[in-house]
Amino acid sequence: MASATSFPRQQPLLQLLQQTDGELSAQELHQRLRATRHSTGLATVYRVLKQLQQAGLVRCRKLPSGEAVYAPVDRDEHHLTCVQCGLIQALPLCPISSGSLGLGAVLLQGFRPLFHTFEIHGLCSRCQQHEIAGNE
Amino acid sequence: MASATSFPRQQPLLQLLQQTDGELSAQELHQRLRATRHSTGLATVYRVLKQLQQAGLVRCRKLPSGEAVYAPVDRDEHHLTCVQCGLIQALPLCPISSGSLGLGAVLLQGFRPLFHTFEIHGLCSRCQQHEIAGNE
DNA sequence: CCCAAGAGTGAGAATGGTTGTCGTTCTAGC
DNA sequence: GCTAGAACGACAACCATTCTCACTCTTGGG
Repeated sequence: MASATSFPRQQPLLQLLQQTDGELSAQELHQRLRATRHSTGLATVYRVLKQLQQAGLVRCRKLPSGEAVYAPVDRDEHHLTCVQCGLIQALPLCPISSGSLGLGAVLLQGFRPLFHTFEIHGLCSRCQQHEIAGNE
Repeated sequence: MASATSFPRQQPLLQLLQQTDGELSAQELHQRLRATRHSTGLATVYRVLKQLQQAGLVRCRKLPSGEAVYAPVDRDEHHLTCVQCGLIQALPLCPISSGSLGLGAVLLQGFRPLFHTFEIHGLCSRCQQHEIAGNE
């Protein structure tokens, strides 16, 4: 049986995520761990991140650039992303916690939710201005 | 000035997306266009997809596998994704359209929304059963 | 204490979707 | 027809992620 202590790399990585504001990519986690006494191979960072994600401890989302960023699940933060310049702003709003959402078991059909992502994509104010300038 | 007709590749690609149920990856679009008289280079498929996205005509999301899939913006469909096996189920629910969400201009601070993504990640019923079996 | 079996690990190779490069082709204006 | 500039396609380059495989560590039995 797989006891919780079978994965000694989980703890330092999870702590690092919890101590850090914002989200970290696997590459960044790898870098930062190298600077501590918990240095870890990149492959293992990915393995552990998958374990933590499946255990419901860590959430993950993909940036437009293609890289994945991770944060503790209890962070209920979402984002605005500019489809032109890639700028990311925090979105002080969550469609789930803001109530009214009857995520009933009916809809989920046996699916056990661990975390959710909600993102709005559009144009930041700066890119809107460039757009106007370009059309005149 | 960039007139709308400057991009003759946009129309066939957009139509293909509209005619197709579900989402298509750039690679799939490329394949399918080759089969028509609108055959197009892969680089151009990516270029046009970016244009259509910035024009607010096409939405995009990243699968856990890393590939991006595209659909017309007016499709308001969201998904459940299994973090273990990658299974994707449709989620007959949208946190925005289901009302109550006062996405006021205040929150957006000049950001112009084009589309949004909402996804729930968790364990599908099959993977939950395997998990139980594995722990006993 | 020694040994064997199995799980965990790390370095580096392999993968694959996406983006960049650059010479060619097309279009618009003259 | 001619030129300038944009659009295009084939292919190379990129880079985050995954795979491979030999090595190490732990555990339990002898």
